[in-house]
Amino acid sequence: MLAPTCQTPLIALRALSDPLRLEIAIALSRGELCVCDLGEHLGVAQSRLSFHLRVLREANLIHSRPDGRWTYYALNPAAFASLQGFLQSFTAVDSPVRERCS
Amino acid sequence: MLAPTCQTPLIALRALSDPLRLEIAIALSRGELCVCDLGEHLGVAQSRLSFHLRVLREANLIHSRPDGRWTYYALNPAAFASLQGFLQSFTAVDSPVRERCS
DNA sequence: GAATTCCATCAAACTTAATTGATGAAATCA
DNA sequence: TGATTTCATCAATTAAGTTTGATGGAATTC
Repeated sequence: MLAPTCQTPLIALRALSDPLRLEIAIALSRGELCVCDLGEHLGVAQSRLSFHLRVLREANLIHSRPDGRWTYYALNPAAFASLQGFLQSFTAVDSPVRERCS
Repeated sequence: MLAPTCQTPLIALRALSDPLRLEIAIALSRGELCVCDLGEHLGVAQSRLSFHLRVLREANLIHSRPDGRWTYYALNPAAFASLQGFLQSFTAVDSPVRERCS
């Protein structure tokens, strides 16, 4: 079984492993957007978008900010930095993954 | 549709988004291993292991080196570094993802 | 050369994820 | 108040990914 320490990066990797979700993240990397803007920009059905936003939200990669009628979404930079650090441990000889996931 | 520039990181993310494949990568981060060692270490059926090694191999995250009776697998550090750089562009304000995936 | 080990591949069964269309809550506007 | 917009959620369908057991090739050992 995968070590508990690696569950968080795994969830993040899963969330980003879908093409639409990656596109959503790329769109949000330019700045905060409301669902309606994302839907228009990506040209997908609203329910489909809502589903994928939820997956990204549950992976803590994005967060939502309801504002009246609209809901704005933005990246969680810390989560991306954390995942980046996780991947770094695969290449850095002085900090192998076994120290993170043992 | 996702930009061609982002296809490679997407494939890598997909490959790492499975718990067993992530465990394989973690095991290989300690150094080269043959399939038999991986199988014993992870306690999984050989055909299952072979399938997931193939996915990682096709994502270029690992490479195989047949040596007589055994086949040795090792990480491709460059691929991990590349994915890490991709993720970095989500947090770095001076190099947004749009410059990579536009 | 016969038996064994290592490993990839294949098809079938199984499991999980994604899409669709419908429904409803909450906020806004006329 | 009634109509509209925004968005989340649900159930049903469809699609995709995973596991299993079997088969076979290639190298090794007896």
